Order: sequence, then C-alpha cells, then structure tokens
Amino acid sequence: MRPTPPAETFPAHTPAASQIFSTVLSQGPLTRLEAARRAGLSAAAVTKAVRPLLAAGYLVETADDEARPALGRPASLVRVDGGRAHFIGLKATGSELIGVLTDLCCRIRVARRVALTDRQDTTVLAAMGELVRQLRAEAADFGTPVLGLGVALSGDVDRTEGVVRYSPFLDWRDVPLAELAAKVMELPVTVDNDVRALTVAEQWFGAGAGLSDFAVVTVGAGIGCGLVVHGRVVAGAHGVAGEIGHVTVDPTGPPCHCGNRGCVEAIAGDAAILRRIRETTGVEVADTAEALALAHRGVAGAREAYARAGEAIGRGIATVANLFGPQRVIISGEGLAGYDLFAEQIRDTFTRAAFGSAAHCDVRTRPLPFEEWARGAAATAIQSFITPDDPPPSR
Amino acid sequence: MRPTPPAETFPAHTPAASQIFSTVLSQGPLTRLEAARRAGLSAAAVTKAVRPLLAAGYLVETADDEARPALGRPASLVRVDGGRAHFIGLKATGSELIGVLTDLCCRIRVARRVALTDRQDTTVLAAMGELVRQLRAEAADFGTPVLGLGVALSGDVDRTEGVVRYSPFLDWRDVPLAELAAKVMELPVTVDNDVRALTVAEQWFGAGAGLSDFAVVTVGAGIGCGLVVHGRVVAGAHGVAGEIGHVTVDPTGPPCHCGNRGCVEAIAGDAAILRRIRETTGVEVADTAEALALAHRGVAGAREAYARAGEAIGRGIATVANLFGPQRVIISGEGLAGYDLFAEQIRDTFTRAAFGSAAHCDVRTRPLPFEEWARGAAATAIQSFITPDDPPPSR
DNA sequence: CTCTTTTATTGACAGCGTAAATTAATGGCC
DNA sequence: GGCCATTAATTTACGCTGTCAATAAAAGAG
Repeated sequence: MRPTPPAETFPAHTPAASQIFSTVLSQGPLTRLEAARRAGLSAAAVTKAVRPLLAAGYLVETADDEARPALGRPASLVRVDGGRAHFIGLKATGSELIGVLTDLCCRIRVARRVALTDRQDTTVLAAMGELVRQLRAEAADFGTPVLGLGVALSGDVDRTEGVVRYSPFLDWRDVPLAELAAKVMELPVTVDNDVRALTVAEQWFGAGAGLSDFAVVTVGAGIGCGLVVHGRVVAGAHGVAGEIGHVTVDPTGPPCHCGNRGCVEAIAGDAAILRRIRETTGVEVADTAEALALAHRGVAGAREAYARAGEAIGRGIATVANLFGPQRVIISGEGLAGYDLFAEQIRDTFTRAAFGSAAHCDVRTRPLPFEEWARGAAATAIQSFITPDDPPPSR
Repeated sequence: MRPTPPAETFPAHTPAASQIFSTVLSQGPLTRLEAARRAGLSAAAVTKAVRPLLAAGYLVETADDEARPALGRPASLVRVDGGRAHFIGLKATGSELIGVLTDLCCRIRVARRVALTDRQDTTVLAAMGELVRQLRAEAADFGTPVLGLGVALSGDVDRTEGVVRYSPFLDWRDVPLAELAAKVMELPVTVDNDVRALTVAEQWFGAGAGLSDFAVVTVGAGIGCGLVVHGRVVAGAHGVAGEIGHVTVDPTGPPCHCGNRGCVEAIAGDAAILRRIRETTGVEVADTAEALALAHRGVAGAREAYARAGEAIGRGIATVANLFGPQRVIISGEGLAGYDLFAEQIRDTFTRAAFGSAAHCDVRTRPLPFEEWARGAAATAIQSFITPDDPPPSR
C-alpha cells in the first residue's frame, strides 16, 4: 500500500459502519430501520453503528416533521451532515483540469477550470497542486477541512495502486500519481479511471442509486462505459473493462484508431462524426459546435452523420444489455449536446437489437457537465475515506 | 420460498463452513492452511468449520504421502468424501433428457439418456420422474442416498423461485418446475438456465476453478454465454444475461429468428451454417454431421461457412472481453466437433478485435458432451445443498 | 388509562479473526 | 539412538462485531 498522510479518519472502520454510512449518504435521510433494510443488516447493527457516527458529527438526527406514520412511534431520520467535511475531485482531460470542492454529501460547493499548457507529468502535477491549494482555501472559508482528493482521468488506471498505467490524452505511462500527489498535497489521494469515477457518482448520487446492475455510457470525444454488476463497479481482470467504444457494430465501417473497422467510436465519436460530415457534405466543419449548427440547420449530410452515430450507440447499448441484463442504462457525456439529433435512432436501434427481456432495460439520458466527472472523482475519495479497503458490496 | 421436502441437510450452515467446503470441493485436497488462504478466511476458522464436516463424513482427512515439506510438521490434507452422498443432474433439450448421477464431488457415476416424445410439461415431468427413479436405484447400489436434484434447461429461468419463465425448445411459460418436481420426486430441486449451470460446473470443477472473472461460450444449435463477475455467476436484472448469440456482428448479415440481422447465432449457429452451405454449394446437407463431412472433404463452400462462423464467434468473444475484461474465456458446446474448421478464425478475429489488454485474456476450448451440462445441473443442486441462500462469494 | 402499533434499544449469544500455545516431524549433533 | 533446535500445521483462548429476541419508547385510538 502507498503511504497516506495522516489526517482525520472515519470513526468506525467496521464493514457495517461503512455500509450504513454509504447507504444513508446515497439514499438520503432514512430511518434506522429503513437503512437496515436497504443495507441488508439488522436494526440493532444500525443503532450500534450510528452512535459513534453521530458522536463524531458525520451523521445528524432530524425530526421527521412530515411523513410521520399514522400509528406507532414516530421514526427519527438520520442523514449525513454535508458540512462536516469537504473533498476535492479533479478530472483531467488532455487540455484542461476541472476541479470541484464538494461537501461530505458530494454536493458541489465550488467548481473551477484551468487550462493545461503542457502534458508533462510534473507540470500537470504542479497545476493540480495549485488548483487544490485554491479549492482548499475556499474550503477553509466554509470552516471545515478537506479530507481527501480524488483524481479521474481516462485510460488504463490501477485504482488500488493509484498508478496511471497508460493515459492516451496525457501520454503518460506508469505514473504513480496517487503517491506523488499525496506527497505534494498532504492529503489522502485516490486515482481512478474517469468513466469508473462517473459511474461511482451515478451509483451513489445519480440515476444508479439503489440499483445493483446498471451501465453508464458516455458519449463524446470517445465512447466509454462503466458497468456495475452485483452492486460493484467492474474493473476487469486486466484493469480494462467497459470498452464499448471498441465494440464492432459494422465490420465494413470506417477504420478506427484501434486498428479495426466499424467500432462504435469510429462512427459515433466526435471526430468520426466530423469526418463523416466532411465526406458527405464537403463542408470543412472545424469542431463539434459547427457540426451541430449544420445539422440543426437541416443539412442532410450532417443529420445523417448524427443518425448513423445514434444507430451505432443504440447497437452498442443493446450489446451491453444482451450480455449483462442491467436494470438501467444511463447515457451521458458531452456528446449529449446533440442528443436531439440521434435520440430516436438510439432508442429504435436499441429496442430492435435488444433480445427478449433485455429490452425492458430502462434507457435514460443524463446531460452532465465535466464538473460531474470531477464530482465522480470526489466520490471515489469519499468512498475510500469511508472504506479504506476498496470494494463496497452495496446492494 | 418454495417448500423443500425434508431430507438430510448440511451440518453447519454458517458462511465459513459453506465457503471452506466449496473451496475444498473445487480445489481438490488442501491443507487447512491452504484452504484458509484460498477462501480468504483464518486458519482457526477452517479448523472449526472442518470439525463438524469431518464428523458428519462429508470431509475426510488424508495422509499427505508426497509433497511433504522438507522441514517442519507435515500437513494433513482435507478432501471431500465423494461417496458420502449422491446428486442427480438433468439437462433437458427439446428432444432429449440427459441425466447423470454424480457423487458429492460431482463426478459422474452413471449417465443415461431418454428421448422425449412430447413437450407437454406433465409428460416431461413424468419422464424426468422415471429417469430420476432409475438413477436413484443405481445410487442405492452404491449405498448412499441422493440428496438433491438439479434441472437445467435453456431459456429464461428464475433460479431463486425455481420457475421456468419461458423455454423456447419446450414451449413452456411460467412452469413452477422446482415445486412440481420436488413434490413428485421427494427431493430438494434446483432449476436453472443450462448455460449458467454449465458455468457453475466450470467455476467449481473446470477451467474456471479459482478465477473471479471468466466467461463460458457455448457453440452449437444456439450460441450461449455464461459470465462470472466478481466470483459470481451473472443472472441479469431481468433473468436474461449472456445473450452473446444475439449480439450483432454484421448488420447486413443473414436474418435471425430474433428479428435482427447478423446476430452471432444467425451466422455461427448449427442451422445457420447448414443454410449457408446449402446456399453456396447447392448441396442439400441434412444435418451437422453431413456438413462437417463436406467441409472435411475440402468443399470450398462448406469450409467458408465454417470460417464465417469462426469469425462471428471470435468477434462475439472479443465483445465480451472488451466489455468486462475476463481472465479467461472457455469455449464449449457440441459445435466444437467442427472446431478444427474455425479455430484459426476465432483466434485471429478475437486477437484483432480485442482492445488493449483485453487481448491478454486466455481463450481456450473445452470439448464437453451434453452429460457435462447435466453435471452442471447436479452442481447447482450441490451448491444449494451447501448454501441454501444462493450466491457463494467465492474468489 | 390502556391497548395497539411502530420504531429504537438493550443484552445474551454466536461466528470469525488474532495471537499465543501446542503438536508433529525432521535434521544436526553428541 | 537420544536430545534439541527448527519449522510449520493446528488448536485454544479471547475479543470484536453482528444477529436474535425481548424490552422500552412514543404516539394515537378507544
């Protein structure tokens, strides 16, 4: 294990305490009994686990003004005191650093962006350090300390070791980021793949709350996918999982940078859509905004490019649904800016290509800004604050 | 819960006891210390859990003749006494019932097949009853009783309720098979999807032993897939999962009975291969044996049909590997009879289409007869004998 | 004021882990 | 051969954590 600097720690590191706390955290104020039911524990265990957490101020009791049962002893609700502590989440892209300061409930208090001038690990680390310093100063104004930092970036990331094995956008290889950052910032640091981080945020606070099996599909420059199976985020035996972007949907389709043809990403990734528009319309669209404008003006070639993208995504989602049978698929990512252009195709293709009751899977969209990814990073930090040993077997 | 007739039960239904027992069961004779390590428990817990199991005769101690450590106290090996009890596994196809009598170690002692004349649930149930009666008589000859029955069939099966939601080959809907069979046979009965049952057998006794993430892909009349993620067989939120057969690999490909085009099954299923051979060669091949003979004689059209099938399967496996990063993929099923005809295409397509380190996944074949599927059914029965509550969190 | 209903708490007990003690086998040395 | 040090497996004793069942608490209904 990497060294984590000394800091305030969670009062009770027992499985039940972590379990209860994360249940209350993600499922809002709950009565003890309800929390017990949802966490799969006994009521007695909740009473015992809650006591030290109340004492430490992480949980607070609320009088249940409304929704009091008509009969019987009124329940007292327990909820997390968000103001009790802060966390910082960072999301790094190839050109930008997005940082958020969140409270213990992972609500964003401050968000800030910084352009990256250079991809060298030391430079990026310095920029991260500066951003964290600023956000910590803001936290000081709120009066409570920052207890952890989470960093999310795309690529092959070993979360348990805190090492970036390979990051294509930053061109890093085997950078022990958690260790380096922990030394500079004097904070416990978690590092994870960005899509997995977003998936954790959705699992706790978003459209995946309370579900044991769901998928998050992100649409944008790349096409990514986070999977939750049996209540746990899938990391894959080799650290690679959820590569929906490189699922082949059309073996005769356009070539992909991965060496194949017709990958979802080679049809529905931002670059692929731009290329397609240039090919069919001859218009030299420079970026996604122009492409969107063109399509919204009704230019046939542009609309067709988005329609194709929608079909590819729908097929990719159907593949995921056929293989895992998730309860829900959440579509997110910057690419949703053009969602009206391919929503219909996604839905139609999915419905057609999903087999049997896999089609009952609930597909919904969540337009989330990059700040939400950074929030996911903060969520991983909160997660490892609560349970230092990785996998929370939530249900 | 459905009623299970009274029968001999497992001595200690504690988590640790089940854990240890299944570890010893699947990983052969082990020293207590080694068993503890593999099950993730303490040595003390093993000693305590083993005692009542030894007393009840389910486990026996063996002198460790060889492999004795050079120095120090020699270990005593613990193993399951296969002869202590028997189980019966049944696999139902549309035309046949395959039954096996296994010992407690899930080794097949007797195998028997019966043709099905009718698909009516009562008729099939009667045939099952007769087959079970015969196998029980054989078990009586061995001197120990049959403690459970497992039934495996293709389709949408709810294992926890023991209900067959939909079986295409038998044309059943919502048949409470476990309850019906338990009444007739006076045995605890488990019912599960056939591919999942085979996956359990592989997880415990086959090429998946000791792995936390792997996939079983079955090739034959249909193309199926069993997934093990985080050490547990994936059942899917709606009871459907592993539908690799209906993953699209070529949207312009031949139509599939599911309503789409270019599903893996529509290219690599037995019927699809036959149809393709008829189309390209004009030869009216009647069954798989003839198709194989034709291909082995070097007829180009037949060889091409198998090559196409191999590509489709390879692409399907690559999709599974890209999405959840298994340590291993096990290819099995009757279709392996023609494996030499498409092995190369499977391997090539997989290697090409697998993204990044997903390609490190170990793909291997296991030619297993239908009896092995029935054995899988017996394995599910043994599983629920050991842990009445479903999911064993093995590692 | 008592009964009913629902939630929260308490105390006895069981399962499992840790750590120290015990047991078993072996080689070296006299 | 007898004795002792060495090594490792196993067991015993004890503490922590969670469950179960009984009990207290807080209302409203009659």
